[in-house]
Amino acid sequence: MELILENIAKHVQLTPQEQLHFLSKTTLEHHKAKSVILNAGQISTKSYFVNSGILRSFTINDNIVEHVLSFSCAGWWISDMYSYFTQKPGNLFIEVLEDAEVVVLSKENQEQLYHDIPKLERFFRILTENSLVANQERLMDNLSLSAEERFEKFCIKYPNLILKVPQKQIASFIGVTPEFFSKMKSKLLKNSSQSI
Amino acid sequence: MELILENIAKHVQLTPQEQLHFLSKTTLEHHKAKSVILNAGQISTKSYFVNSGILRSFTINDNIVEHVLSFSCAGWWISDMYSYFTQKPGNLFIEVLEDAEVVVLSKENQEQLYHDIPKLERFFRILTENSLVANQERLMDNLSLSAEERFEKFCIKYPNLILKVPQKQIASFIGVTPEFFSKMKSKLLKNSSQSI
DNA sequence: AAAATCACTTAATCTAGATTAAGAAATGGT
DNA sequence: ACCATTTCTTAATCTAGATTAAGTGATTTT
Repeated sequence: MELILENIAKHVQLTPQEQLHFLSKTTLEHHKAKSVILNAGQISTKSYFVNSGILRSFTINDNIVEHVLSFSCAGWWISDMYSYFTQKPGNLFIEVLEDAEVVVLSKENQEQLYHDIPKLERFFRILTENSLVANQERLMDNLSLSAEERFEKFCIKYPNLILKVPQKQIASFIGVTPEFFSKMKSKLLKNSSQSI
Repeated sequence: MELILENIAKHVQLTPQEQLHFLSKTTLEHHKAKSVILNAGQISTKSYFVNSGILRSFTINDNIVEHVLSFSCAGWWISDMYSYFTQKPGNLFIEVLEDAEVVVLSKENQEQLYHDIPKLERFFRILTENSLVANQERLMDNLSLSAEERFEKFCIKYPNLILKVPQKQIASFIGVTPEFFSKMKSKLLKNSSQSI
């Protein structure tokens, strides 16, 4: 069964017809690693649900420093929410890190679906609520935890990403420089080998 | 007209009957400054819309350090979203900073309203989307801006709070110690008087 | 109105993490 | 297989902001 339908079924019950209608409003896309599927400055007209692969969203400050906002792998959504919701140019890039298959939902079709299947309002409301709560926790973590503690939390929350995503991007996600991250990592490895 | 109805009207159109039904599911509460209307460890069963006054939500780390998550004044909602959505004990306190009148919506009644007036799913979805976008921006600001830049943004975004809210709480909100905030402020004042 | 508590300031010292720089290791393209 | 680019590491130096501590003024409590 389609991963995205399983996902919806966790929060609202669609009839088989509704499921088909939902799918008819989406398209499948395949993207190679390193392709950038959204650029800063563009209006984001699409929202992506990841079937397989890994993507990330990030900004670039003063044309130099990247800041990773999110990673998404199978079962997660990714988009520039600001731009997608407001239909104004955003400042996020979305890049494929590992060859990916994504379900694409256009803004237009999403609005159409809200009209055709009002239950989907509920589904996307709950989805957004969950994102908001996760985001608030991350914000508070950034205000109250040390880099080491944030890294520990990252390892617990995204165990599968640790080996798949370039280390400098994990550094950026938790809010430290790649150099400091490397230093911190080797310190952690030293400590854990001591304790054996 | 009720502030909360104006607020809803910005996103969805309710009939006069629906408006009355909505209001019938809410209650009004008045709270004095300094009262704590939600404690960490409790399950949050209510969501508050502020008619007047100021409130804040915050956590306390290791029983010592406070971290302000949000301020809310007239026209804003406030709650421990994690606890309210999941109905598990949260770790936020909600405190009244300035005598407040709030519209109270219980979790129960909110679910009832989703059933009675499905349009409200849409309203709360949009509300949550807007919070999420604002929260993501704040997160990225914390990762990429200096304390001074974050303070400038705060002044632009919440000009009315600067004089009303204790300075140490603004410090906490932007993520610095009260001591550093004080130092930064006097530096900014010195610089701006030089430039006259 | 005194006493106690709280909010803010100032200044000295300290440190987590940034910056700079250079080399080593991995990855990728032809 | 080779060269180029990117990623990671290490180490020295630097700094934004934390910590500690002491003092001042404002507010609240009794």
